[in-house]
Amino acid sequence: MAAQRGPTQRRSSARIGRPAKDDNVVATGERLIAAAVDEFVERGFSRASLTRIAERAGISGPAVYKHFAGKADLLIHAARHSLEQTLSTIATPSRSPHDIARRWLADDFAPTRRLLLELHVAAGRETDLASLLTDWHLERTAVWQTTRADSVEQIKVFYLLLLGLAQIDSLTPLDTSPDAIAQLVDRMVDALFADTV
Amino acid sequence: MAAQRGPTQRRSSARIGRPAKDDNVVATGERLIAAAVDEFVERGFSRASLTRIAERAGISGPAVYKHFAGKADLLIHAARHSLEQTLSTIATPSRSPHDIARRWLADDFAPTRRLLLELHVAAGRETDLASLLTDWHLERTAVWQTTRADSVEQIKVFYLLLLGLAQIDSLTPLDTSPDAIAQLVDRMVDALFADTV
DNA sequence: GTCTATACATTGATAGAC
DNA sequence: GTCTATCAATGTATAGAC
Repeated sequence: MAAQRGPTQRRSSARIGRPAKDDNVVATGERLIAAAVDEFVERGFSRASLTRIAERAGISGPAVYKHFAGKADLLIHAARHSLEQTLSTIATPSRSPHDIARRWLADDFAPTRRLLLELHVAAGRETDLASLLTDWHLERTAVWQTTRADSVEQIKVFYLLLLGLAQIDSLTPLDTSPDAIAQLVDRMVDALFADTV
Repeated sequence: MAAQRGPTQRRSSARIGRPAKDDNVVATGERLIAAAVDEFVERGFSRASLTRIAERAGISGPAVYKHFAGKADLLIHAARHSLEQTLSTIATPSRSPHDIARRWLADDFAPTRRLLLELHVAAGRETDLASLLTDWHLERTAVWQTTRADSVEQIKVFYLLLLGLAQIDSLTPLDTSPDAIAQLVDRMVDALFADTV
């Protein structure tokens, strides 16, 4: 998640002068958000520490308050940002449920799985986060239904399935074949969307 | 979860004398474990506070150390106890996957859903809890396979599905019909276990 | 905008009286 | 076994120098 930061936002307007000091440097606010997202993956939303996030971003402690109103503010901004990031990489409109499920289970999505799981579990306690996720789901459901004629129940169950599959890494008691699991998931997705045209 | 405490363990051996002082009182150790489980449901495993658990159990703070070696010890005992409790109420051998899924989604299982979810998510960070869950799953899988001829992959995916469904309460953006959801889940379970004799 | 110093709350744990 | 101090560590936040 932290690897895919966007290009530098601001560009030096000076054409002449020394070689644009703010070029290879990401703005502190964005670095803080990226650091917060990393912290979510590692320690979860509700155990994230403001001090640790600040140090991760290269500044130390109280300097955060020059960029955000406080811990809650930073955390909610980071959560919103990570949600936008996530859906842009996964749930693009033209993708089928099968494709989404496959990508979701790919190895390189492990941090994203963890992130979304942490956010949802934490939402059970943090009301700000809960309403953020609610809005997100409302929006995603609406977008989904512009492409496919699925019921809200189908979409919801599909989403819950993905959340369950997000824990596939945590639980490895026995040797299981990833291919076999992917095949079973495919079957279930077929059954879930069976009556859709 | 806290409502279903067992009967009092120790019984006064005195036949004559005053009316058995330890009769209506649950042993402190057991009360602590029940309180810890309640705390898991409310705040999660890794945010559980020893002091709060103690107060919930009617004693205060340091007295916990007369019953358990410390916070980690109490928490792991409570986690183990709650797992045994959970499987005895849900995954009885003779029950079909459909029945298990239905019961799992029943209203009165909301705290149990939350509990198991919290334990699994926390297991991503707490190694003691992770190995406890691993053992539990190994055992449950072995028991399961004495009754049905499902593959380990089928059992695992079923378990992941249940974990996903555990978040059905957190996410209620739109009005969804519980019956319609149960029906979809039934379909998916059918598809998952399709090739089983 | 970033730092150091500091205030204040919460929490896990120990010591010792009863 | 339970209590009342008490300590050390962590974590959020403010104040003020630079």
